[in-house]
Formats: sequence, structure tokens, C-alpha cells
Amino acid sequence: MTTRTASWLPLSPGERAVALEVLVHGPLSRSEIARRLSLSAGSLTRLTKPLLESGLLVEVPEGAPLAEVRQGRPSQPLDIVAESRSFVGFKITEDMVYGVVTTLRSEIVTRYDRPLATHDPHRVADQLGEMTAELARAYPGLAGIGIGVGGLVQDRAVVGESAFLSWRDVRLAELVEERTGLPVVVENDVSALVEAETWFGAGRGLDRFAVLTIGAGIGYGLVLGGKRVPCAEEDRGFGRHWIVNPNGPLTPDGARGSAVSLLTIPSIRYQIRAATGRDMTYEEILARSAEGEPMPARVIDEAARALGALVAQISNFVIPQKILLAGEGVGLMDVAGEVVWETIHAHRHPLADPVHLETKVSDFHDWARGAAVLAIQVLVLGNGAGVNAE
Amino acid sequence: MTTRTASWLPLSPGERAVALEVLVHGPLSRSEIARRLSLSAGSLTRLTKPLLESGLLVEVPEGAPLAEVRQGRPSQPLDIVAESRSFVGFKITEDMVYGVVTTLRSEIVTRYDRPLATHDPHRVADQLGEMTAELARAYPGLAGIGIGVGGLVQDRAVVGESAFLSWRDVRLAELVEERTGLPVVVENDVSALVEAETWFGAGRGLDRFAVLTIGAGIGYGLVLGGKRVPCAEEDRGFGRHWIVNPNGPLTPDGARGSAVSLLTIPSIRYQIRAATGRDMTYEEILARSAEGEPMPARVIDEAARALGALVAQISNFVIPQKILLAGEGVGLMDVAGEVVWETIHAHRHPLADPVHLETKVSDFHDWARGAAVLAIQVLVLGNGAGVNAE
DNA sequence: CCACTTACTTTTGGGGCGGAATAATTGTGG
DNA sequence: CCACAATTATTCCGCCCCAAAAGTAAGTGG
Repeated sequence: MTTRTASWLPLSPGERAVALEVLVHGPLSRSEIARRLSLSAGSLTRLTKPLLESGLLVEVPEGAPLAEVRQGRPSQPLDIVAESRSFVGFKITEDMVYGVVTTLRSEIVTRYDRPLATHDPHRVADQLGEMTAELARAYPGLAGIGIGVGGLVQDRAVVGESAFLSWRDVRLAELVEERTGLPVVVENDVSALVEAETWFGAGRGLDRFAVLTIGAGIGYGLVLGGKRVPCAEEDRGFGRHWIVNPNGPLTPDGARGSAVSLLTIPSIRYQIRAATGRDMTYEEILARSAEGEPMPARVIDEAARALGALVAQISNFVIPQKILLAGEGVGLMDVAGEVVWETIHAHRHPLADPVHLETKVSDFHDWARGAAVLAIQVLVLGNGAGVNAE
Repeated sequence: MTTRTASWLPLSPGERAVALEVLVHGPLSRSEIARRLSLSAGSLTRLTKPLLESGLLVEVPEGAPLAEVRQGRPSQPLDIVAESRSFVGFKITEDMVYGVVTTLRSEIVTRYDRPLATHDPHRVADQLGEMTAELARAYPGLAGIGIGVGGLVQDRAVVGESAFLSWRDVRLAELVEERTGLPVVVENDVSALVEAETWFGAGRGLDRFAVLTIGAGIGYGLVLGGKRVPCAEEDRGFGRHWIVNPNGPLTPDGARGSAVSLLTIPSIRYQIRAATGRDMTYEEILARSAEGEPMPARVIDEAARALGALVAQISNFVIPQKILLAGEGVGLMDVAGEVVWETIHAHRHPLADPVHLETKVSDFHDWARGAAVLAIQVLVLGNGAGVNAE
């Protein structure tokens, strides 16, 4: 039961691959791992031995459920001790810091939020440090911190530009490391969510996987070959120029008929406000649309068609195995899912593979969890170097 | 100077990687190959020695041009003897068979076309056999045959369905192999072109690469991580349901405002015919549009906008390093390239990476060359197995 | 002619993998 | 109750392939 706080760095590539496979795909027997990684049974014994000795993996007592009617020597599933390390994830918004503590498997153990009183970088770092200190009392085994911020983030460490915080070139990772002594990763929030879903969520084990988020803005992430594809505009707001319907509405953000104008929560609220003079919440608009009130129904219908067109375009051109729809705005699917699907089908070849669309409601703690996953990645893969190398 | 007609099969993976690198990226010195494949200099000596001995590679006398002002021992570039093997590629259309002979590097050495008098599978195979026999007289070192067909092709051997030939489940590879004694690969024509461009053309060495063809129909191919992504509808006509402009024209093929209706040569000619009652060739329409004649100009303008929107969508969602535009219809770019680019920019984030769009005029011999590349791949990679494995 | 640079070759040592033989552990069938 | 089959894991050995280091080759510049 060694408790190395450092990292998994002294692992050989083979060992790391085994650890990663077990971490991401749950308890697995040695022979199962051998099949997945196309290694021989002998290699597996060799690779797992040091991992078991170091306490990173354990043999689990084989929960009977997968017993079946198999004969032969029973397999001995291996598992990661997910609770052996804890990670902190923060999501910074304009007026709040949302925090979570997760296990190695990115399961949320605790939530802890606090209002953000100031935007001064040092004061924000102070607050993150204090929150971490308080969390550390309950979870002494903290191994790293991930921070998600909307905006442009460089080298997983520096906030190059963030409009809502009025930050430019803030070395946030450094500031928080100084205060906590823990390794810190900073990343754009959408990128973090995509990484999290790739490792532990809907994109687990997939080769081609796309994430579309709708909420205050549009987010998009593409994962190919298990790696997220970096994109120049990813930190500056997707969808402002994705013209879905040239005759669509004009809103303060985004070009006429763009995904932003048609789909984001602020734009939808703006459209209702402009048309009716009344200010409604997004939920209210959805509810009234479901009840058939004409104006909300028209706006929501248009949004659903736009969403369907986007999903179809992604399906047609990226040919992903799965598309994940996430964010605060996915309630749209509950109210207008049928219209979305109709539009998808209208934009797809009838013989094309069916679109595998998964919807996931996300609150701010999911964004924070995404940030925590980055800290996990850094620990598991060795210090961040080369993670987002092209 | 051994002349093994078989294949490169007895090569180790390392040797094959070296051979492939030299084949695809031209003459390279050992140290350059070492850098590209991240191998040590020592490994390269080891790997290249058997390749040189077997005559697959040769040391070229270093054509002075790349001399530069370098000091040190001059490098000794290695090259494939591209002429050591020849390959035949056929493209079958409704009334013609286009044939080419290429080198190992897929350079076209000879063209040889013949009208296709019948669609009977055995007679077609007879004709392909005869054409191959005639070509074999001039090029005795034929090592394989590739055949490109529009339609659904299974296992690189069987034409599952081809509308214009009225074929169903024709085991074309088998039929031609019987007549020629050479290994035969059959593939959908668009797929073949994409493979060819990936190995020897615009997509060489790229990680993410998309091909869009416009001509009698729309073609699309995606290459990720150097491998073409298979797609369920690829053999049944892309673009019939890619709705680019919901208010666009309605044509016999494709849904209203679809890429097919807006962009394919038959649809453009149909639009002009429907509007003016006159039948014009595609070239004529392009010419008159350039001269400002209103009706052709309108149709071409609309087509250009559609093309721009498609390219932008691909850029936005796939984030490719390059998009290749090919086919018989790319003359559109010459006449209306500006409109296309305007539309692309209107659909892209201003801070996004610039779109790298390459245009390539293709005639039927390019399609045949694409088919020949498949034969090259089979020889180089070992008999086709696993090439299109998911 | 000698230092210096770069390219290639040879040799050596070691890591890691596959494969065969063995042990462990259970179910099956007489 | 005991072989026997089936399956998983372990041990051991040999091979392959690679990196590192040291040596050789071939040129440039003072």
C-alpha cells in the first residue's frame, strides 16, 4: 500500500496502457485486457505484477454477476483503487466558482461552490486556494487540480483571453500551484468536457466522436482516434458563423441565421423578448412551447430544425460513431426531439448509418468534473507534455 | 536484382514502413527516414540493407539540386525503383472502359481506352482481360490490376450493386483474375480516388483530409489518421440529402436544394434546360455565366454558394488539414471561385484556421489511376486483408 | 594538412513481446 | 469420487528489434 503522490511516471508504456484500460473500462480480467490490447497472456502477468505491487491495481473479489455458466479457472478481475487518489475540479463562471472532488474514475464525491466576488486574478487564485484547502481537510489524498474557464487557454496553464473575466495572459496554473502545492491544469471548459466524455463518458473507447453543447453559447469538440482535435477558434465561441438558415433570425450575437442566433439560450430569450416584449426564462419558453403557445412554439421549432441540421451535417461529414449533445440547453430535445429527428432524417441519406445521438443534461458541476478529468489525465499520462501535441 | 512477382509480404513491419515512406515521399536519405519514422540511425542501416539487396530500393546518384551549402558527409538518398513493377487501372463507365498503366509511384505510363459494347459481366471481364493482355505485351512486369466502378463494391472484389451497369453481386475480381492470372482489386470509384490522393496526391502524409468531388454526382471521402473512413452510403450517391439551401431548385435527382440538385453537372444542365428550353453543355454554361448571361450566371452563382457552404461545413466540423476538390465539375472554381471563397468565409469564424482547399481537374484516367493505386496498396501492404478493416 | 561536421555502419546490450510448458481452479461425465 | 476438459494465470526461454555508443567515410574550411 504505497501512497506515491507523484504520478504514474515510472510506468513503462505497456504498464501505462494496462492501467489506462482498467481505469477507463472498469474491472477487467487479465485475459480480457490481453484481448483488448492484443498482448499475450504472458505479457499481462509481467505488466500487471508491478502495478499490483505498487497498489495501483487490486484483484477484486469477482462480484458474482458475471459468473455465467463458465467452466475453467475463474478469472481474477483487476481494478483500479479509484478512491486512492482524489482530484479537484473547478469551473469558473462570471459570478460563481463551482467545485467538485472526484475519484480517479472521475466520480463526483463532493460538490462545493462559492460565489466569486472579484475578478482580480490573484484574489481569484486566493479563493481557489482556500477552497482547495477546505476540501483537502476532508480529502487528504488530493493529487491534482483542474480548472475550466470559458475563453482562450494556452499550454493548459495560461488564460490567454477571457472576456467575461476581463483577463488577458493570466498565468492561472502558476498562481494556484503556488497556493496549493498541487499540480494544476487549466483548460477551456468545452475542451475539458470533451476530454472527460472521451475518457469516462459517452465517448469511451470510440474512434470518432463529436460533442455539441448548447447553452449560453455553442460548443463543439471532435475526437478522432481517441484524441481531441485542437481547433483554432475553439476558445472564441463556436457557431457564430455556422449559417444554418440564411433567413433565420438576427440576434445580438452571431450572424443572421447562425447556430448561435438560433440555438443558444440568450438568443432564444432575445427572440421571445423582441417579439412579445416579455422576458421569459429558457425553461418557461420550453414549457409554453410544449403547451402550444404560438410564439415560443415557432422559435423552438426553428431551433429544433437548426439543431437537426447541425447534427445531420456532423453525421454526414464526420461520420462519427456517436454524437453527444450536452449543455444547459438540451431541454430542447425533450420538448422538440421529434422535430430534431425529422430534420436529421431529412438531411441524411436513407441508406446511411443511423445517427447515434446521446443527450446529456449538464449542470456546472459537470463542467467542473470535466476539469478534474484533465488533472487525472496529467497524473496518468505523465505531466501534460504532449497531451495536446498535434 | 531479384524480380519477385509475388508481393512485399516477407518484409518485417519495420522494413515495410521504410519502403512505404520512400514509396510515398520520394527519394529520402537514411537519416531523413530515421527522422520521419523516429528510428535510430542504426536501425535504418539494418532495415535498408535487405531492401537494397532485394533490389526494391536503390541508392540514387543524388541529383545535385538538393545539395545546398551543407557540409559533412553527403547523404545517400534511397529510392524505390518505381518502374520495376507496373500496374493496370481501369475505370468502367456506362459506355467506355478507361485504362492506364502506372508505375509503383502511380505515375501514368500509358493510357488505353476502349468502348464498352456490352454490360454482360462475363463479356466485360473478357474485354478487361483482352485489354490487359495487350498492355502486358508492352509492360511485361504487370503486378496487379485495380478496377474502379461506380456503385456498391464489397470486400474489394464483388460489385454488389451498380445501377448504370445493371449489375448485382457480380464477382468481378474473380472473373478478371481467371482471365489474367493477376491479382485484381475492385473498388468503388470514389473510394479509389480518395485512396490514391491519400497515398500519392494531395492528402499525402496528412492526418485529416477530405475529398469532395463534383461531376455526374457528388462524391465525398474522409481520411483520418491516414486511413479512409468507410461510410455506409458512399456507394449509393452522396449529397442527395445534403440540404444546402432549402429554397433551392428542385431537380430530378436529389431533394430540393440538395448538393446534388445544386452542384452536379446533370442538375445544372437540367436547371438551364428547364428555364431556357435550351440544352447546353456544362462548359457552355460556365462560359456564358462568365460572360454575364443572366440565367447561367444565376445558376452558377447559386452552385458556387452551395459549394462554399459545403466546404465551410466540412472545414467547421471535420477540421481537416486540406480539402481536395476534384471531379469533372471543378471548372466551377475557375468561373466562380470568388463567390465560393466569399461564401466559405461567411460561414467560418474569422479567427478559424484558413481553409486549405486544393482543386484538381480530373478526367476519367485519374479515376483509372485511382484504381491502379489500390493494386499498388495490395502489393505493398500484403494481400488486401485488413486494409478496410474498421 | 588538420580540425570539424554530417552521414552511415557495426557492435553491443537490454527491454519487451510471443510462445510453450506448467500450475491453478472449476465444471462435466462416467 | 476420479479422470478429463476448459479456462485463467504464471514461469521461463528465445527472439526481435531498438537505442546507444563507438567507429568509419566523405566532404568543407582554415
